[in-house]
Amino acid sequence: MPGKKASGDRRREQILRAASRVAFRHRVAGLSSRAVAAEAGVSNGLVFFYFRNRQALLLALLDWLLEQTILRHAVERDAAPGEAASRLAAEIRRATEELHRNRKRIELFFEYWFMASHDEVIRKRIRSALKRYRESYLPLARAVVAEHPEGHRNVTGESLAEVVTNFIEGCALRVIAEPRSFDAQACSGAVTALLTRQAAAVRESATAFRRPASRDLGEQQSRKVQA
Amino acid sequence: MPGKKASGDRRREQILRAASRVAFRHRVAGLSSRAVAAEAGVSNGLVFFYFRNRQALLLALLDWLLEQTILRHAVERDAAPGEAASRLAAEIRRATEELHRNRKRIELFFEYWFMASHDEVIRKRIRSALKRYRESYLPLARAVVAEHPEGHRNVTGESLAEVVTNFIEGCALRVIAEPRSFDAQACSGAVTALLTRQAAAVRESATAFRRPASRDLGEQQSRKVQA
DNA sequence: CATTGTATTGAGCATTCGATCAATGGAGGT
DNA sequence: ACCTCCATTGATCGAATGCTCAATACAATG
Repeated sequence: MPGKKASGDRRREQILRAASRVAFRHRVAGLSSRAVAAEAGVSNGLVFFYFRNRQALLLALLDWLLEQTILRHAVERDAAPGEAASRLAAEIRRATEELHRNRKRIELFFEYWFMASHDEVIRKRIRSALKRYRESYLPLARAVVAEHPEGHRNVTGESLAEVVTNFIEGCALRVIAEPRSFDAQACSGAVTALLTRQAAAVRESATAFRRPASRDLGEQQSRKVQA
Repeated sequence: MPGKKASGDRRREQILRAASRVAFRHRVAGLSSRAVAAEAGVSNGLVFFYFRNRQALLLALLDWLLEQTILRHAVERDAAPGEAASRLAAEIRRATEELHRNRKRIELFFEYWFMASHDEVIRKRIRSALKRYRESYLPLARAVVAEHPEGHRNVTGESLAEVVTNFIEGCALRVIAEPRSFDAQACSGAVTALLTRQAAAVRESATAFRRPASRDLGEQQSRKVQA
């Protein structure tokens, strides 16, 4: 029975949320106008009233997704104390541990990722989101490189940030393929070891020679060697 | 004009290859029986003669894909000389540099990866392929941990292998999203630094205290790395 | 040449989907 | 009470798709 029921914006959002639920269940391929309409409790014609076509609905859903998942994420650059390497490691731990909780959204996000190669608009948005994501790790990554330059020859903040984000995204893939068997603890633990090894190694080898361990000392010494 | 033209196996493979070409161009969603038939130059009915249904065709294509991409890959465990860490780093470099060349196949593989969450058969095959892939890095990863136990507390061969494969898969994702801007050199360079830092740090800090590097991992290697 | 088996065809069916649109009803203004 | 928007409906169209099947042509066999 036709008639004015809800004000425009509410309906639009209602349909969008319904679309997200359908996509969570049946992937993007299952996002038919009828399925979305049914989920939202409206007629399929109304979907096209609020979204010009399917593509527009998909893009609106992508925007909602990016807003919810990636864009909200911001690596705190000043909060935690301690060595930059440990802070970066802690950040990675946090990110990998979040993956399981967000896996439905991430899975959907990846679907768009692969649609990007055949759709220019999606490609643009995905790329800019990824760029922003990488850049959120950049300050910390630069701090890590600056902290131990001798352990990071040929490593720039950019390349380290890329390594970190690629790793996290790889973990995200893994979580989607095997949600149960993925061990975020072990994984981020190994990465922590790799990242913080430099300082530890310097300390250890210093104490091994019965000299007080000090990060500053270690750096000074190695610079001496380089010269 | 109907009639016997080619012997069974040849035709089957011909159709499968056509399917792969179609999938490369139009993704799995574009894999309609008619599109495949047209690409193979046969009638759409013939597709169903050789493959019971679309699903069977998809699975055959997945098998072909796995055979071509992942299963053929084997990390040589005995070939390269030198420290395990450098060997692992070299292996990672090789893998990341291959990505761009194989990106079409990888992209398709990832599509199946995401179909896996809604299809049990696909899920099984993807998981076993991933497991095999991870295990191919296991011997080397174990050697790395054994080489410097003090720098790998709480790190097992398994967790290191997982970190490595997750990273490589993250790089694969990146290559698909941005084939041109991905810098495999910089990326694997940074990983190499992270992996081989332990030995370098120990060496440096040792020489800084005017003592020869007592570790058996050898000074020959260090010259190679530093050069 | 006749027969048999099978590879091959293409029309056809049922279904689904994106999209359109005339019809309708409800809310708000006058 | 009447009118005017416009949100809403659902029937409908055309296209695409998975799949079936009777018809057919070719190779092999006798």
